[in-house]
Amino acid sequence: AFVHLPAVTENPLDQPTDLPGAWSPADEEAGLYQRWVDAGYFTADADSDKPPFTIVLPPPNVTGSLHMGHALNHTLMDLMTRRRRMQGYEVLWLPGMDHAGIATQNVVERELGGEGLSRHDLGRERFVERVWEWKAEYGGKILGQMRRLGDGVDWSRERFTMDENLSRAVQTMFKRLYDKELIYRAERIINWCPRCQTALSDIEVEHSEDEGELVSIRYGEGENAIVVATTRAETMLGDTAVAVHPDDERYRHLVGTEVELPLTGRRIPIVADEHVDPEFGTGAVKVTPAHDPNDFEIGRRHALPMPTIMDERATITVPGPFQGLDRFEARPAVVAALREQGRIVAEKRPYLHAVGHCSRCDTVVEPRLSLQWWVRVEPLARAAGDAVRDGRTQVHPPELAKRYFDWVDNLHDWTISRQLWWGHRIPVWYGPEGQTVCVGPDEQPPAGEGWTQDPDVLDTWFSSGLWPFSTLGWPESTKDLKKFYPTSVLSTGHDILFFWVARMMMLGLEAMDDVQPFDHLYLHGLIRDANGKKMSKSRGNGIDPLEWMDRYGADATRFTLARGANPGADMALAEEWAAGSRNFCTKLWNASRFALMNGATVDAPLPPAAELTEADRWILGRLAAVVSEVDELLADYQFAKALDALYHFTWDELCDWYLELAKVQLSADGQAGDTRARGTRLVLGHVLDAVLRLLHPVIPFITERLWTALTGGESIVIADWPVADAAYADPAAHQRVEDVQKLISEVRRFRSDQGLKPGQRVAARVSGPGFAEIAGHAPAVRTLARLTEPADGFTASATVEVSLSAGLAHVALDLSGAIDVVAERKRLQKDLAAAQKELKQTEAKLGNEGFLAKAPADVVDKIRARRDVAATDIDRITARLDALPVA
RNA sequence: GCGCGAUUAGCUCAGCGGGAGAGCGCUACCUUGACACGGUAGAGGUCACUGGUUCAAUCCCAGUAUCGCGCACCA
Repeated sequence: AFVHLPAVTENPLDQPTDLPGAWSPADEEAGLYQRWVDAGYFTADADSDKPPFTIVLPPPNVTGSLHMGHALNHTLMDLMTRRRRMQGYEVLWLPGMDHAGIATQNVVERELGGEGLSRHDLGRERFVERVWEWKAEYGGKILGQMRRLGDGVDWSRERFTMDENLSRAVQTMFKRLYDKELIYRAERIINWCPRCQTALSDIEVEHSEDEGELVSIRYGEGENAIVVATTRAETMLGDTAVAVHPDDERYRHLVGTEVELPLTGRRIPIVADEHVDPEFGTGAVKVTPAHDPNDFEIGRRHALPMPTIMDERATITVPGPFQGLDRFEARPAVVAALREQGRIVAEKRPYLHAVGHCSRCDTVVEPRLSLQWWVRVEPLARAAGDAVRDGRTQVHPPELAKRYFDWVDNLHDWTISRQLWWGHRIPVWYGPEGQTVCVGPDEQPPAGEGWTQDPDVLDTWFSSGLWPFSTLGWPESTKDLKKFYPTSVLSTGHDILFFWVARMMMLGLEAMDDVQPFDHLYLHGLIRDANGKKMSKSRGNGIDPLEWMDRYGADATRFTLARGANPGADMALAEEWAAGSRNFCTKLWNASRFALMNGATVDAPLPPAAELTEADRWILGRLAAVVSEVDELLADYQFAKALDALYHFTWDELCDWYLELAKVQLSADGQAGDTRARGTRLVLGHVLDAVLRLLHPVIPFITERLWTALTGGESIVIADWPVADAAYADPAAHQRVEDVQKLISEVRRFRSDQGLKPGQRVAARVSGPGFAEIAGHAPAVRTLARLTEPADGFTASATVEVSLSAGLAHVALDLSGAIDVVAERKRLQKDLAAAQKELKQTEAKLGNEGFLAKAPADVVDKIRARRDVAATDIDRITARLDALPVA
């Protein structure tokens, strides 16, 4: 049953290759990227007949630099766009930056502070000039870093939210909403950051559980006394009422009366209001309408005065002993003064309660009555919800749609004015007699004495909310807008679902007549450290993607990130992950080098199946299956799983098995061997070609280098995406190759257990009905299991038996001496235990009436087959154990 | 407080109504002619807990515990 195998000699097929011995990303990546850009591969053509595929880059802050979150999102967007380009789409990936109002202003103000200046020293105009200068000099660092990552963006279409055209879009949108009365100006309680000196929208406030001190204060005297509790004692200076629940028996007699407000000499009314929770505290609430959103509502309902007691810096403005004190100085001072008067009834400390902080600078936000511009979101939010509900925009993963609905369906109006200088100025002018005129982009502001423009600028998210269409030329009906809108996918972290995504939906549907800004929304998770902790500067556990790229290359960095990207799920990262990816790149490099040295080629079509070996047909069948699998997974945004499939196909199947089998084939001698070897070289070339193209979207650099070496093609960037071709799939060959693998693995296991050196060749005779079926693979079995042909007078000292699909295979080996009986007994006992467990489980099932009656037939058959194999294995192994000499 | 999600190998995570998986780490042997950033063979898990549904539950349902996330005007 043994086929003759020639002696192993020098491999005559070794050929020189121009591939260096190792891939060195640092030397090659930048040059490859520049070549792609120069060739115009990333430049989209609005006149193309190809179907469009559009992604707009979530514009990074102009102050920003590349961090892991960007690296992840950019990798995924690059993966999607590169793949679509290969599939024949006209791809536009549009890059750009966000002016990032507060963030940028803060940076430049800090710089000015270093020179001992404030923005007020420069004045508005010069300050804004200064910000532009800063932008020219330091802004957009991240764009350079994107080249490093390999982002295939269309640089000819780079945009900035403060570009003239984008500013026109902002002004157009503002005017449009103003005219529809969806933008209005009103005095309300807003979140005020005393440090940034501006209003903030609700989502720019982050709540955290802070320790406070809940003090109870007695207002009034004697019969009329009423006790209220507060954590912000200083606000009592602005109290204009005490509120109780209308049904609260304890206070019913007091409603309508007045109490003395301590420290002020004022008398304030006691009012009844549904808002008060009688169960909480004393059931009586102090009311400060100008400094608390609830109190503001109570104040409105009861027509209370609303005195403001603090200025923009949150210092007390009420005349008296507290005037000029900061709010946090005033708080204990007020408590002390009250205590002196015997007004403090109880203090509870520490008291944990939610306190709002500025998301920019972490300063405690002060609720404050203020005149601001607002967007009436109700109709916009309804449309935004509907677009997702009716599937115009699909959310991946779908679970996150619920969070989107919760927000969009419960929105408060959006404060869009900011008391900043850097940003889009509100296009409204106020006349000398109180007139208000909203000025469109092509209109002249009103002329004449006394007209002034609103000093405020717009929330930075107002302009980024227009990004998917303002970047394409809106409000003009440009060729780009017609070709590339709506965009195909919006990819971003779930942390800016509300800030940005929902705003794009609201403004996009309004501007583009109910056409959604993107067909698919992909939300990736946040990056965490190896222990699942959030990365942060204060923790010092951040990982810099640029360092990874320096050490492991852009490809390895990208591969690591994409391989961890499960939709919506946060991912943990550690440096070992990047090393693993680098190892994969090295593996791919070496496998390709091996293939090229052995004449792998794509210079001819694949020969007919009949001229190929079973191993060839097996790998081609597996390739087709993997292509299908990857296509399906990517269509479902399952990046991690798609890459996992490619990783294992490349490493486990192509490298560990096919290349090893091919080595045997390629070193085969004789006429038949040459024909087969030619086929194998073509298969090798074709499979490698396909693998490189499949991997290109995620590891673009190394695949470009290898693919051009293999094929001589211009660039893999413009190569076709592989199509699953099951023409060579051959289930019988597949089964036989798996049997070969199993046989080899079992012999290796035996050898390992017997302590044989890996390189040591052992004479062996292979036989049995199972082996007869795969006898054609004898050379591979012998080479990979390190067996030699038995000589005359061969005597086996041990036998390995393996259950293969067509029956048992026996490998009788001559170990030239006694075998390690202890090890062999251990091995057999382990196999026996496994078989016994299997038999027990399968018989339990097959003895169950309910199972036989209700389980599907194929399941029953499978269990039966397993039971039979287990039963024969037990007999066989038992016999072998009995035959083993006692140690 | 409300909502959502998680709990599987030492770590980080996939998976799934019928035989427990990956990467890294760990053990042993090996500089075998692409690769030591490698090869081969291994060790390691009552799939959080308690009930329920089912012929069958790691998987579905309910509850409990712990952790995480989102939202939130209870003074």
